[in-house]
Amino acid sequence: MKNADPALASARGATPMVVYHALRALIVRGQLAPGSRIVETEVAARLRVSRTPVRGALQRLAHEGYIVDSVSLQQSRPTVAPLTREDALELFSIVGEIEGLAARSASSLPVAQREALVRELTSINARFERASRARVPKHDLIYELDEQFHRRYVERAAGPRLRALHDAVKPQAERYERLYVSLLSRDLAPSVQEHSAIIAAIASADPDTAQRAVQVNWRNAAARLGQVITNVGERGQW
Amino acid sequence: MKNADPALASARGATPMVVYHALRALIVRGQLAPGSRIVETEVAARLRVSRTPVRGALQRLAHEGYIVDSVSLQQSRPTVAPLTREDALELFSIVGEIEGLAARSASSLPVAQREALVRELTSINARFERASRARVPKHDLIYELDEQFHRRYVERAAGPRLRALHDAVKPQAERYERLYVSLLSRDLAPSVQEHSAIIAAIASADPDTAQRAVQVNWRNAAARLGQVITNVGERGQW
DNA sequence: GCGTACAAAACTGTATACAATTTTCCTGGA
DNA sequence: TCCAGGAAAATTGTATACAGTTTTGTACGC
Repeated sequence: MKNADPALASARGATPMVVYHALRALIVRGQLAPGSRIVETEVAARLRVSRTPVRGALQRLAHEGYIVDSVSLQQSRPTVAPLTREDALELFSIVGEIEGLAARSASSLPVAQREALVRELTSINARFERASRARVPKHDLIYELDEQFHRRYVERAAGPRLRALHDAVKPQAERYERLYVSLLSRDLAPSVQEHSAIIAAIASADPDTAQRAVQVNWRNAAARLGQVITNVGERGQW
Repeated sequence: MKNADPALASARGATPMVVYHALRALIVRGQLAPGSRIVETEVAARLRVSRTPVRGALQRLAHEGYIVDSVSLQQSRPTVAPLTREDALELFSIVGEIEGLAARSASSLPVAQREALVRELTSINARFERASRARVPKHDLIYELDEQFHRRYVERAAGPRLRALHDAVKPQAERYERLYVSLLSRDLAPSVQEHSAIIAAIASADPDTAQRAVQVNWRNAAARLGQVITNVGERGQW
């Protein structure tokens, strides 16, 4: 079999990415429970590809922390990484550092670009607040808006290396962020406030304050999430 | 051929790591010049293994930034990543953020552990100073001591996530750090000073100052390196 | 002499065969 | 009933064949 499903491998070299995204989506949304064993041949069979591209995808997922290799003396047995309180706390503080550095750069942007950015952030935060006030909160929308807010100033101000680092680390927080909005969608007012503080610091071209505001935002989010996460993640269903 | 050279693949599953370390060493030390094309079959032939483990090693190197895929419409042609001034500046500032966070944690360590750490750092920095004062500077030794200094407080204070992030990012700086000590081995006094400042902050349990001291150390190193790096890296010989 | 076109070589992507090891499960005995 | 032993199944690691694409080299025409 040279190419069982051309629709899946249309672009030659895209197959590992397809596998990667498929698996990542399952993990991030909790449909592949933490602790689950992942078997190369199973994935390969389900996606109608050989084990070779699956291996590439698994390696990437492992490098990014979505799956861990449960040691077995010789062979590596990939399993979905668990969700723990400690992991969330540490990951959020790391994201805070990275995005804090980006916010520092954003505060040193030329006036025109900075003001444009401030307008964008203000708009996104307003939509975020509206979404969080909805009687029936749309978790996907809330997640997307929060994500957009942070990504915006990173994209506008960070250099390629920092952006690469952000791209490498931030997606790992998605599992916890989705957990956050689904568990705390009733009390997102503090987030809105903290976003405003970030905007204000960038608007007044105050790098130190901006960096600190971002770090505080993530530290607080981690604290809030930490109070409700215990043992929720391990169950793999939410 | 099942296993051409058992000495290279003794531990079953270790082959990709052997290939990885071999290639990484060549890249980091500049023997594989920036811009060089890397050919799977060549590496496989030279190390007497098949392309499969080579592929794994290349994927990892690509993920870690040592090699980039020079796009060619369809196929990915792996080439050794270039050394540029901008890359060094950004990379060092990122390392500063990560290690700064670790230093912050180190400053909050229990007294006993903190004092033990301070003693270790003081000793390493003393040896670093002696090495830097030598009439004929041993670049490898200087690099090792500087590396040790920073790794020590990260190992002692950082959580698993931060350490994983550090492990992922820091090695990429090795290329530039070696360049640094080889180009600036005559003027390492500022580094010694900055290390002392870091130690003092940790000793007095002052997280903010410790974090800032680490960031300053890396920012200054980047600035010093930036002044001499231009166009040196691209040539691939030093 | 230079450029273009065509052929050949090189190289990567994918699939698959095979080996080695680990896990599972069944059977027999205490 | 429970535990031990062992065989079979499962799973990963490695090698290699094959296909498709890109690059290279050469020869021919201008």
